[in-house]
Amino acid sequence: MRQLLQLHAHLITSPPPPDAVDPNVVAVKLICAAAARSNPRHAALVFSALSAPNLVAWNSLLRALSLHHLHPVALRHFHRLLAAGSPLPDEFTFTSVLKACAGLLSRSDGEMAHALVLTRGFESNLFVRNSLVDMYFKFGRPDDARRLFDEMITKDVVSWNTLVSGYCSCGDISMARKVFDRMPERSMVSWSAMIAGHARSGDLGAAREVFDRANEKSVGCWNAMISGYAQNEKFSEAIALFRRMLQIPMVQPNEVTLVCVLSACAHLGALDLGRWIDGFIKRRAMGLSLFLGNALSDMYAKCGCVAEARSVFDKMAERDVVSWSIIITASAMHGHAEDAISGFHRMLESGVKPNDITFMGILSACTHGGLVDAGLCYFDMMTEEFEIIPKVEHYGCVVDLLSRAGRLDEAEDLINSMQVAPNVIVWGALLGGCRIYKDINRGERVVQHILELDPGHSGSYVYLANVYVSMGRLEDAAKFRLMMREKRVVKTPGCSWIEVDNMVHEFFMGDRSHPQSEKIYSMISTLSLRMKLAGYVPITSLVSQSIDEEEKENVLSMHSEKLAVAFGLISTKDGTTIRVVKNLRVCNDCHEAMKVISRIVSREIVLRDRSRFHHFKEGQCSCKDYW
DNA sequence: AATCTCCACA
Repeated sequence: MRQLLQLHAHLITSPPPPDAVDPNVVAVKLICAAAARSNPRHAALVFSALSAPNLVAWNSLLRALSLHHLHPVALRHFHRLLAAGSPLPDEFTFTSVLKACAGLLSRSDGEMAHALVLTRGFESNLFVRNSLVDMYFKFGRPDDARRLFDEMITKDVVSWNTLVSGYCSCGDISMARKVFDRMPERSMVSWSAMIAGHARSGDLGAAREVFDRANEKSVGCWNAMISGYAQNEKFSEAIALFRRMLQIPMVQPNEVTLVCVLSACAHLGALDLGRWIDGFIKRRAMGLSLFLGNALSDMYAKCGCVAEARSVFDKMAERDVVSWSIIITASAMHGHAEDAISGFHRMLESGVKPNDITFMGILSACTHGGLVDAGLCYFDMMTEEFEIIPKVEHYGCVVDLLSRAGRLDEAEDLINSMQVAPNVIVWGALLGGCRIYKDINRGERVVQHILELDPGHSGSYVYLANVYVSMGRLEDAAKFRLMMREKRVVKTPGCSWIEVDNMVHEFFMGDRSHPQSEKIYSMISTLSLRMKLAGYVPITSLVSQSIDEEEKENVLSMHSEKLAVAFGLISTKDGTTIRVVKNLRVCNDCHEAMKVISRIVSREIVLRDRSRFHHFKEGQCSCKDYW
């Protein structure tokens, strides 16, 4: 590295002696080295020092840029090359440029480059032709791509792979499969592409069938299958496959593998495995690239370790909008609204431009922190200063912000003024406000909107039934429960996970399928008794009325998060922090119960629910009961 | 030249 820098300095400062080597030769070496070190910006720097770059220098630069997805920069340089008039681009130039056009979906540049390819007579070059086929697939023009493919006189395996992955990216999986089944020869890339294609279309069975048939699987095949599981929310399967991969010495996980698995860990809250991967990265001295650093930092954040998430973020050599969004969202999820806000401003200072997802983070930070006016202010900043068109998600967040604070009129006005059609989630956020502030008239109106959009919305039926019960209108409540049954409204089953000894255990409400079920339930009885002695009273008001009080308590005590915590208590050492992830929002009763449990067993309980973290410690929750 | 990767409301 130091040698390279010295060479570079030498190249810039000293004019070449009369019969010294051509500066282009030195520059090309440096550019290629920079590209190999994944440092395309350095390549561009070296190139800019050249006073008269030759074609090889141009081509190395364009290759370095397009290889590392700096497509806009590559195209800018291509335009500069054309404007200069010389040297004339050759087949290598076009290969890089077509890749950049495909990556950027820059149709006009792509067609211009295609026309130049024809006038310069490079259309029969295999590399150029393959790139053209790929580009037209990326442009969503499979018929043009196919025509170019069919016209090719010689085709190699790359041409066929381009066809397979092209049809996959256009969503025509059956055509891709037809090509895959008939292609004259297959490389590892063919198998990976087909696995990924099936997985992206959601057909994991077909993906797995192709995966199992590939004998000598490359890392790419493993990655395609692991990421397929992760993308389809089969996180446990992704992790299980990763464990199998580790047992095969022929294949070693690479950065892509680790990023996929870290994402699965983040979703499941599998901190042990996440930590193990962190150690693996350190042992291999892999260095934190943007992808890897982001995935690692997000894993720690989603597993409840904000400090570790931050320390990964601090160690990263480069940070992009994703890195900052992760840190901001992490602060939001843990209820540290001030940290989220200060992070956001540091991000602006460092010159990274926020995107729609960053604003989701900052808005949800304000929501969870109850910072209503600040939230509204950031919402304005997003639309006016950064000209980001708010999506329905952003409206959902702001409606939630206003509704929780009891500003229901403003929330409803906002929904009525939306540019996009409100969805169930937006109305649901307002319904939540109606529930908290007991605004029954508005609630009925909101439920009508929701049921129009989703006649099977269980939350609406539960809400109305509870409202009617609380008003003493028991017949109406019964009518609604009947309607629920008739329309076969199903509530999403509550589900919680806990990781113990590197294994993720899953619990549904009332679940008795766990091998240690008996121990778990006896732990729950013991806890219930101790909790009552400690003065805890179950909040039974949200349980359906048709059963008696004692039965209600039983229903509550079988909520999935309680099962997971009970299992954590019997299977971990005294004093260990219990970490549980839940798919839905934690219910009121469980929230109170967790506070008491954390006190009587002297354990910290970290519970991640659908929208945020709750840290229970010594009878208190970090959310300060605002959630 | 072709495959696989990170962040989001309820």
